Amino acid sequence: MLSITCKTAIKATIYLASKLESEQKASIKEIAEYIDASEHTVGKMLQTLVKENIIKSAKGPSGGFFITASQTQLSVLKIVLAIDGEDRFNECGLGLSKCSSTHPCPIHNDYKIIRDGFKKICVENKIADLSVPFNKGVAFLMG
Amino acid sequence: MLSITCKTAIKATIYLASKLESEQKASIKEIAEYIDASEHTVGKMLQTLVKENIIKSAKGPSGGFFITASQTQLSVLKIVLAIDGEDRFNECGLGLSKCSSTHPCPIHNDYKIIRDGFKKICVENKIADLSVPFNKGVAFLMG
DNA sequence: ACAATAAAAGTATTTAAATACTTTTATTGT
DNA sequence: ACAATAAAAGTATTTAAATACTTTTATTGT
Repeated sequence: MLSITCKTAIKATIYLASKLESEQKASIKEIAEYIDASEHTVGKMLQTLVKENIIKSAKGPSGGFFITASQTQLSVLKIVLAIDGEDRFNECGLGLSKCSSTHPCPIHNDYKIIRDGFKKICVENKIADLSVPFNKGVAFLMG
Repeated sequence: MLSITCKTAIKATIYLASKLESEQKASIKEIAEYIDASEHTVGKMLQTLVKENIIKSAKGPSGGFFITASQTQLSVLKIVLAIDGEDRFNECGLGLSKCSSTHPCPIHNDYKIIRDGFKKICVENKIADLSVPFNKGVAFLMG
């Protein structure tokens, strides 16, 4: 449903949100280790999130990536749109190209419910909703 | 949700099912043209479907691919499993690796509903259900 | 028997996503 | 000022999926 990079982005963002209270910044290395992903992939992807104003970054010593309280109120959808784009929610489940509401394929309505349901999850869950303070454990983030 | 090849497989199978009544076989070329896909891709993929007994083939002049009445009673799931494999229905929506029913991530249950819903569509829809006799038009199959 | 046809099968290339590497820029603390 | 740090940015490689090409095998009709 989502690309690997997009899932990595969600994990990284949740990790940053879990550190919100501690006010600590996290380096690429730290994030990559925590979510068990490649440093290079994580670095590139974090740049995109910064550009889209989903997280913030600071260069130099004691720099790193972090998220603000207001940014944790953004929906998960924002991350998905930033990394995977909007098309993710507009495909026919069976790939029937001419499928649309005016010319529906046999499972059009069944699938629309599923697709819209997934989008709803992304819209209704804020980044903060998926995070728990660091001390409560974010074990489910680790591979 | 499904790979391009898997969607192509579904389209091709529906096309064959739409020709069931006419008892005509279809060549790779004909199928590829109809569903607007590459002949090579379609050829390879049809081989897989034949091996998995989802469709049948005949070599030689007046040969080609076809589907039997009993095969049209197979579920769409069979095609998905043959091409994409079972893993397609076992991933956490957000890629949270340690996510499971005993250790659920925050959206585990919401997403499970979605994922299971999609699988249900694949299980409950027979190939025959997605097909209409050729003369009724299969316009939605074309790109 | 033989030519024609069409799938089967094997191999090669292309493409896009993911991953890896290198250089540059900005910031900090001394 | 300068050394150290860490992200930003640019480029290169790897990987897997998709697509392309070639040869072989089976079947049919003459």
